[in-house]
Amino acid sequence: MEKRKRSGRVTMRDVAREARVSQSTVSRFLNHTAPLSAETKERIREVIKKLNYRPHLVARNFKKQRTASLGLFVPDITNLFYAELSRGVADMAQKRGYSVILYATSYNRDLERSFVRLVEQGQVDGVVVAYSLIEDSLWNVLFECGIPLVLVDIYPFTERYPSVVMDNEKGIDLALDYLHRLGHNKIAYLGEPPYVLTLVKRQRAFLTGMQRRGLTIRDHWIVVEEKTQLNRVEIGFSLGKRLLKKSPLPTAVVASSDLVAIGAMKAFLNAGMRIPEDLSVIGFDDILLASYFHPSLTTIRQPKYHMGEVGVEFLLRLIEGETTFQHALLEPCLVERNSCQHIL
Amino acid sequence: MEKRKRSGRVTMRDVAREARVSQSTVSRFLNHTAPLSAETKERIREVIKKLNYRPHLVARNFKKQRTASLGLFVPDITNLFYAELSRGVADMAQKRGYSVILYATSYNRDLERSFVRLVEQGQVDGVVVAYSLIEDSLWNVLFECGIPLVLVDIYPFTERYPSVVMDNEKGIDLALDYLHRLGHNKIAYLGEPPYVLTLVKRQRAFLTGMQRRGLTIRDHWIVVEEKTQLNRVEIGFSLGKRLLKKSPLPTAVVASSDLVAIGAMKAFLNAGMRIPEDLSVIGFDDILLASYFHPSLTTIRQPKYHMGEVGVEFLLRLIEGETTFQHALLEPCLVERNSCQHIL
DNA sequence: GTGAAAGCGCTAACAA
DNA sequence: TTGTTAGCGCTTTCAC
Repeated sequence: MEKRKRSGRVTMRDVAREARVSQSTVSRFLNHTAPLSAETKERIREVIKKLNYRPHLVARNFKKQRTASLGLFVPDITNLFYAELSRGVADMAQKRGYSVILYATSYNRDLERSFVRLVEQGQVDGVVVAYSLIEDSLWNVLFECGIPLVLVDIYPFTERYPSVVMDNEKGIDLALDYLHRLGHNKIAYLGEPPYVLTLVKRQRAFLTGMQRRGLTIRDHWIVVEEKTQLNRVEIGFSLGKRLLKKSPLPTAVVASSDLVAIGAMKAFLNAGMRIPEDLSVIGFDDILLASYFHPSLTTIRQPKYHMGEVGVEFLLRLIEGETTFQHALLEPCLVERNSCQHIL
Repeated sequence: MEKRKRSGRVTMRDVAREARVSQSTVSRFLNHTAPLSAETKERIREVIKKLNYRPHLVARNFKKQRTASLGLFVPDITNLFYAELSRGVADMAQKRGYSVILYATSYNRDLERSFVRLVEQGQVDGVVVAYSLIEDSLWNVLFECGIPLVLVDIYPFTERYPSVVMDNEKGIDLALDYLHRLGHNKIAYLGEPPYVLTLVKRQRAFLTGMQRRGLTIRDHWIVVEEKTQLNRVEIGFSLGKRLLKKSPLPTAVVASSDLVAIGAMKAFLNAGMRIPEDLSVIGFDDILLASYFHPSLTTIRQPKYHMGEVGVEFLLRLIEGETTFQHALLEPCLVERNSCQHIL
């Protein structure tokens, strides 16, 4: 029986002793970091097997002064937008040899703060931030501690960081194009609280897009929620009901997101309207849910998964020491399903 | 200017030197691990601020031989069941001072393997496994490396680990009770591939529940998908279509999960049936989606979030050295919405 | 109340 | 091709 030291863990030293080589030789064997004689290799291989040795990742990373993990700031993974984005992040990170630590903040200042603290203390090599932190001052904390960081689904509000966003204006434009082509010219906009720039841009793009096409905008067709609540579907439901209160009704509705669209559709269906016969509805995001709904939702697709992937790629470049960086503006695309129809 | 060593990082040594105390004193100050004189404390406090010192988490954890993080094995966070469960895990872990590393495997053997490898190498202090690993042999690997582990949504197939599951039989029974009370006695079961015990139990519970109530079971009312695909909604859709092919039709349908229920409802609605007027549908899980759908889905709620929380609690006990452990069997509950109705 | 010193498990520079 | 040695940044005895 080989004798181990205090802890139950088998270390490289144990292997070295048993194989009658130095610790560094074992290290070289494991990392292929120097040529070794065939016999040495064989002996080490055997001892490793015999002792059931496993390298200690934390020690290795500590020594190398890295963690091989990335932090992912998302507000809520039960929001499918973030879930899909997270999957892109997780997959790409894995592919490149990094782990992902989930910083799920629930839109909560205190949680944000405590996660940022972990980042400051070097828990990860870099972070992907996928929503605008509630606590503004934390951006400075992150900047000051010099952690590599990339913004995903956040427009670059500073030149400090690379960013990945989809072209939200173009997305709305695709929606308007499509509805216009179907003969609609009475079009409403239902918007969740525009507390981030992406949402502001969508709303603005709607207004300018309507004007550019010479379409009339009625005040009561622009229904935007003001109080920030959590549940987007409920917001959509309430906006939908509000829209129905005043005539004339529009013939088509652009929603600021799929969740809002789905809430609104519930309101319309509850009121006995048929979709798309009586009212066309178009969403934004193309979360998985969109195709599940009945009628399935026509929408503007955001490449969420890809946004996550690109975010990680940008981040790794930063981590690897590149100093220049890019801003990616990804393309939206229209996904035709069954919630829109030619005007009769 | 204080002089730093090679790396840009400010360490405890730097603080110690600047404050004219020993490194251990700084450590004591930070960890409140011994009484210090007021002046010393004050001096250290100042230097820390001046040098903008932050303790190095990885070094600390390395020294303490722990990582303060947990691994979470889930197949797919874009499946809302797992997303909600993950939130429970993440929140409870955070509350108890642990980080969560996401091992999202996409039901992929190779990914499972590489995540298990990280676990073996000591990346985390314990793991929550929330679905049956595809690669059976990995269970042994995990067992042999002695990592604290808890099973969530997996029935204890071995006495090695604590577990957290909901009472699936009782869940199905609640569903049958409810439908029976509404006057239904022609009830069908639509099931996704029963590749895990939870699903097998639901199916069995359906059959015995029907028998116990003296209800006739027709073969073509038990429609179960055989090939394992990824998308549960599509499975539901195809099962729904199959069900409609043979008469007599049932008056109510129990689905093995909400996603299957939603797919089936799409099939029914597409075929021109009305829900719940022509056919009642009840789901299982109560994912967020269930209330979004129109008509909103009556279903059996699984306490997913709570399952995650309890899983972490059990895990932490194991990590803290407790040797006895429990198996939790949580209660389902019926959530009445609009997809079921009294038989006419 | 405080300091000196050992060492967590590993990598890498320097020798040989 | 291989061994020796010095740490990575911290906690924790053991002294005084």
